[in-house]
Amino acid sequence: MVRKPTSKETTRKPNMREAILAAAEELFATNGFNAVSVRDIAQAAGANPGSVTYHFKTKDGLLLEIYRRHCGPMNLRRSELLAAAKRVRDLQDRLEAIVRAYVLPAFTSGSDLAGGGARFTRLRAVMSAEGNEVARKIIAQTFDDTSHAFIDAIHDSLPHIPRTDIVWRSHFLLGALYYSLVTPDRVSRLSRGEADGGDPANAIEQLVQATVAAFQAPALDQAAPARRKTVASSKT
Amino acid sequence: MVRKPTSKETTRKPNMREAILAAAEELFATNGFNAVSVRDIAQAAGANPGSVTYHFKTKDGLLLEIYRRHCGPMNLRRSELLAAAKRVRDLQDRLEAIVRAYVLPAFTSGSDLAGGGARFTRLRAVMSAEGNEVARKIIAQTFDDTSHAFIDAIHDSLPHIPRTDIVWRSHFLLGALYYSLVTPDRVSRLSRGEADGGDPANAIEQLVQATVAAFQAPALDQAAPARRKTVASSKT
DNA sequence: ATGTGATTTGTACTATCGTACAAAAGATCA
DNA sequence: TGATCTTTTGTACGATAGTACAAATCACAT
Repeated sequence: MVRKPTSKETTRKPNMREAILAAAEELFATNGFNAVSVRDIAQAAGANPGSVTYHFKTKDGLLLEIYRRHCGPMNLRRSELLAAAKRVRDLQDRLEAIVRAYVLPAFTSGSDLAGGGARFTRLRAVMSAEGNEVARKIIAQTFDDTSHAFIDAIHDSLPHIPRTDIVWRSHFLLGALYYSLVTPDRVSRLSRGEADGGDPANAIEQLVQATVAAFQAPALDQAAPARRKTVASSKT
Repeated sequence: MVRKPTSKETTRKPNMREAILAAAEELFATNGFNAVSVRDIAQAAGANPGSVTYHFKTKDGLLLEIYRRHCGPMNLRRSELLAAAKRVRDLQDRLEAIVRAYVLPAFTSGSDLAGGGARFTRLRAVMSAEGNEVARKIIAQTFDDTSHAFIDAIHDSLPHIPRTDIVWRSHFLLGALYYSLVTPDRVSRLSRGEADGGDPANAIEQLVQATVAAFQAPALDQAAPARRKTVASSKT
């Protein structure tokens, strides 16, 4: 009898489900949700359109599963890094460590599932921009806890800044983070090739430094109240 | 015979073309390009689907016209404000004025066509995230000049910061700006109602203050070279 | 009022969408 | 091997997409 080595090297894709997930992730992240058809995804994954329906029932179900797959590990990693960051004594160093703990898991390479990955972050950016319903629900109930934890930690290291200001600035951080992953080529273009917007290490360092400084800016209430409208007309 | 008052209060829309443009702008900005059908736009504008084809030929043509309509006036306004900002003597004040000159036209109310408007900026954010082809072409050839002008002006007021760093930070500024317009509700939610993310004046002040501080951060080359990886593991 | 050009309507065509479902193929184990 | 369950394929259906186009309607100069 010819011994079949259980399940190895058949014509069958070893894990079609994963291939579909990966293909969908990439396509959604670069083109948006509605611009990508189930057939596009199937073709990119080397699968049959019907296979997508079989594994994920609907297109929304596919997106949902992508989120489920990443949210847990990513938040876990962030929590670990945050916990370590909070143990840093020096306040300046601690703030930087906290920001880095927030940024790093969002940037780590796409092939690394456990770390979250830039691809998933870019996906989140696109879904957020498109106002995707499925994404909005998951985000609100999955990331808000983490966001609060980070805001609290930052607030602890910057006690003299009102919480409101910290919320705004962390909001800006997320926007900058998203945008860096969405259009990294713009950095390369504007710097006339002197900087590589696609280099994660570079982006992280730039983002962390800029953000730390932004957090350390004086509070708005007491900041330059007489300097308002130095130049701009009062339109609004 | 029933007298029809020549051309007053007829059933005909006074300017259907404008109505279609406005409706498309709003729908694209909130749902993305592909999620909105020509029929959706027509219905929102109180028009017939065929009317859209008549005025703009294709759906892409409609998007193109929206950009054409806004880019000119918005860049003009920015140039004016930038010119005024560059005349400010004090370097700190000048930097703030420059940033404000960049941010203000992007935020001014949507009904104000000449000023650009938040609606159009939100549209740009969404198109950028979706990687829309039409938008990308226009953006690159319309906004890059303005961006360079602002980067140069900022560099003049911060001579000790490398141009590369300034490019990165202005990139972050645009990302933060976009994100503030895309999901203002997130700010309200995270601040537990203490801040209104939808209030433009508030957003502008927060964004300007944070950004000015970010620009003023020490240059990356000389910034804390020994502090790297205080906490984070070296995954990448 | 009437003819003319501009605009709006109504409708239809083709392509593609998400999804369903039966049949085929592969895997698993008695 | 043959039965059974899981996965993949092929195909089809109804809905909706973008767009084209002829007919109807309007504004307006004559």
